[in-house]
Amino acid sequence: MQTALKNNGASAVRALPISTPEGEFTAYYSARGLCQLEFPSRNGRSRGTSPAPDLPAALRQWHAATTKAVRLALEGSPARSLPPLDLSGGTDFQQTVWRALRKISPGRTRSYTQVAEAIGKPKAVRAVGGACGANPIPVLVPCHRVLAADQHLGGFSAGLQWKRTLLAREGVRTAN
DNA sequence: TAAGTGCGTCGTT
DNA sequence: AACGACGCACTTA
Repeated sequence: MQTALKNNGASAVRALPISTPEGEFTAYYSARGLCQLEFPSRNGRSRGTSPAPDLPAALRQWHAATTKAVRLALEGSPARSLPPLDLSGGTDFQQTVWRALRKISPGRTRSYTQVAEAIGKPKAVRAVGGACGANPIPVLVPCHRVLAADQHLGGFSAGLQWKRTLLAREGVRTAN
């Protein structure tokens, strides 16, 4: 299974690798832009995606931007430019949450409650957690900057170690 | 202080 | 109807 094509409902999705000091991430692109980012697999082995030689110019450009942004993020620096993000896979509520997450700048954190308030649904705290967990583009859509109200880490779908690492690179100290 | 229980709340499955 | 990447009040150790 080394095809770089996936089927995401109606449109084809292409997978491309991103090598970093932390391992190989995988970026998935729809016709609309970056639609998913996966952390390196546990053993760090390559997933079998190969750098396709015949990429459309737009896609190459998107992937270059993603690659740079991911590498910068791992150093704790904000990206200067991002590819278009295709967040259309989420529900309206999730997309609203993800938009709010993008407003949290590097080195800053918010609580789940603060995010809920920011989107005008102060009681939907737990649902915000759910939306964070469903974030298809971690790192670039910085769900790792959302902590529990007591400044503890809360959860992270890719594993708390990643959340700790990402925050540490941004200079954020956490309670656990 | 730290750790555990119960419950309100709401979007998702 | 059941389940969370929550948060708060309230026990217990």
